[in-house]
Amino acid sequence: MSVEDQVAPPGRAATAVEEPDADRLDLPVVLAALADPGRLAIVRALAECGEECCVKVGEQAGLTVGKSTLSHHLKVLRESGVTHTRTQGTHRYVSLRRDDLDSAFPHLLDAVLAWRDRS
Amino acid sequence: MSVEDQVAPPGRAATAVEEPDADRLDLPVVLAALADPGRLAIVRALAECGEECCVKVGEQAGLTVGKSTLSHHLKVLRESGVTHTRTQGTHRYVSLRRDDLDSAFPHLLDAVLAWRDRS
DNA sequence: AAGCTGGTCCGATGTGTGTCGAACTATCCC
DNA sequence: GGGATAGTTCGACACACATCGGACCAGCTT
Repeated sequence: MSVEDQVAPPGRAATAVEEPDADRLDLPVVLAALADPGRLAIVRALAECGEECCVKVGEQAGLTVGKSTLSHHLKVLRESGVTHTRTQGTHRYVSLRRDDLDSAFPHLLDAVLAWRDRS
Repeated sequence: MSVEDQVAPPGRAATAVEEPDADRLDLPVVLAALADPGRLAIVRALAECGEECCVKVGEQAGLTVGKSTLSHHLKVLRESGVTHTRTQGTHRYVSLRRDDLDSAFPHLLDAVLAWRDRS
């Protein structure tokens, strides 16, 4: 019952991108996802731009990487359970899974977001 | 023949193990240090055994790795600023740098330690 | 329909990391 | 002194990962 639709049946299911269930979040995996400076910047940008944000968050985060690299980072964040991705047409809207993260690891996201890099 | 006049002045300096200053802790580095399950187990064991703990924390943490691997993990934790290491004789006592971590990343350590793995 | 375009996937590549055993260092104890 | 012992360091190895360009696929747009 955990996995409703396995591999996108021909029916609807359009927006199904694999994301772990809220009760299956793994701390080491999440920490590893957040340990990359680029991904951390993305998460921070997502937190700042409110509810939902288009993939251009890469630009907003000041990322200077190629398309495929950005896609890879978003995939890591998505599969670790940090972000949710909604597909609409050719666009993808990314958002932080704040509630799920807060319930699985209380205050973790706050602690991470509170950090300011003094370079 | 290896180290003629390298470092090691004839004086004291004994217990100097490299650890970053409290105001130089880097979040991605700390997160990466905590992202390894083995190191996370060590940190948890350190938190449970109070103030200071000998290196046998590896056993207490249930680590089944070799000496060199354990040494490596402790080095990563030390150099990331998560732990403090005090040398006494042939023994090394490891402790969490709770204060420094809490002041640099408030609630981060608490959030990490609060997590319980349901396997 | 035909093309454009946002985004993913695929290979390749260089770099980092976890693991080990063995060699080495330093300290303690008899 | 001469071991014995705690711990680090040194290759070495396999594997994972960040990065890239280009191929590919699916919706828009005209």
